[in-house]
Amino acid sequence: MIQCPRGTRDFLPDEMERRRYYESILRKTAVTFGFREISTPIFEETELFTTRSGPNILNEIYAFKDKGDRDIALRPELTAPVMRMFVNSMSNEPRPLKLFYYGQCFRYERPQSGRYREFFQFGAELIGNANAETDAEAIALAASMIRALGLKEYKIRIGHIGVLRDLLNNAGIAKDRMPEILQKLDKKLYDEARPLLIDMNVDDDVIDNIFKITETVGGKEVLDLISDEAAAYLKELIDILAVMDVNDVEIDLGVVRGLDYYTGIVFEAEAPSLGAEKQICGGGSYSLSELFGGEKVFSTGFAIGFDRILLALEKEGGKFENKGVDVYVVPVSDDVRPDAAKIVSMLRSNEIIADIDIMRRKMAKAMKQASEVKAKYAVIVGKNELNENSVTVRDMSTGDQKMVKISDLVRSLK
RNA sequence: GCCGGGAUGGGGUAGCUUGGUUAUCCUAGGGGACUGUGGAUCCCUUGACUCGGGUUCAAAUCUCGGUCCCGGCCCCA
Repeated sequence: MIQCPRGTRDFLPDEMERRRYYESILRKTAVTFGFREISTPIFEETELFTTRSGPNILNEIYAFKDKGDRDIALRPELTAPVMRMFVNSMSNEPRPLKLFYYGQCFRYERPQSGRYREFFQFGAELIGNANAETDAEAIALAASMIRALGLKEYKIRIGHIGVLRDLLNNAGIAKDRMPEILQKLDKKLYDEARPLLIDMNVDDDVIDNIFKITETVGGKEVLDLISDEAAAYLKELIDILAVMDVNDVEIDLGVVRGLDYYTGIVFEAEAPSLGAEKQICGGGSYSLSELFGGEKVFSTGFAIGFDRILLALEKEGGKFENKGVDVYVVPVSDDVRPDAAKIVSMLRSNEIIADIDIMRRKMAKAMKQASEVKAKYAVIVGKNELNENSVTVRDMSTGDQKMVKISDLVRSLK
């Protein structure tokens, strides 16, 4: 038997209906914020991703030569494609651009809970300016989406890449050595970071201060301990978010990103119920367009791990009820099937979701099927009714039945 | 890539330690009984040992390897 490739999934109708429902909530929320949906190719030139993330990602993406000897990669994320699209086709559009996307991404990684090789991201990019309003808009959208989905247990943490960068800069650390330090700090591996810093001639008390800053977590009052531009910026951001009724965020200066193009705030959301892969959203402000040949433009964006957030919702016990059809048409005998077909067709053209027995089942089995497909009503078509230009309408939840003229049927069902 | 645990009809399972008749039970699918009314009952029926090699008279069971799944590590743009 042929199975799904490692790390991929089939989605059956019940699951697909559930996914579409939650997708629609995310889309609706983004549209409410004035964002507009875009779509980019599933595969891109490999260079797009190595330009953004460095040559090492080749080990973790699906990259190959196509028949024209082009280097192609399945997209592992969507920020780079969106910025490519911006540079190619949207650089003269009025700013800000507020774009969102939903689609699958591919990474060649070992699958585990909440991590697949084909997974779905819902994200947004706000292109135009580097200011607190822009960042607030992005974070508020992310928070609103998480809330709108109905997730109860989650945590949003906001940091600023500038705080640590300035500290490291002032400590005399060269720019090209920063990533390795930041990587250790991100994971709070102080025992490994200290020798590196000592090796770079950083004083002990400066090191202690750097470590202390990465431990800074809490409300905006924790920023009082720091007096620099980044801290002031974060205060401004938190104030705007509070006005927008986004209060469930905390400052965490230990949220760090190693890559150069991050320019300011960074934020993450996690669902504690998920275990090892608990991050459900990640984002920040960045400057990428110049890497793809465009002018330098500041952006803020984020991506939500759709599969993970659905997993978290499931763990919280959120039940999703699949919808059934409105009407199931039941022919009583074979000789009335043409009449039944005519009736189901009439219902459908009036936008009533209607199904009909096509298995040539006997009436009792057809009734069973009607409850199987969760029909609200069974429309029973038989000789007795047809003689009076009528059908019997049965309410499947109560069992109440009544005769209805065919000419009144649509109205009686609406 | 590393460590560990798994895989038995569509779904859920028993059997595996100690190899031995026709692989257990529940559920689901198709048909029927109840000759024009669903969720019930009964009958018939469909359908599985993850794949490949090895040991053996004999393998679901022991053994080696592959594949996939699960938990964790690495990574997480």
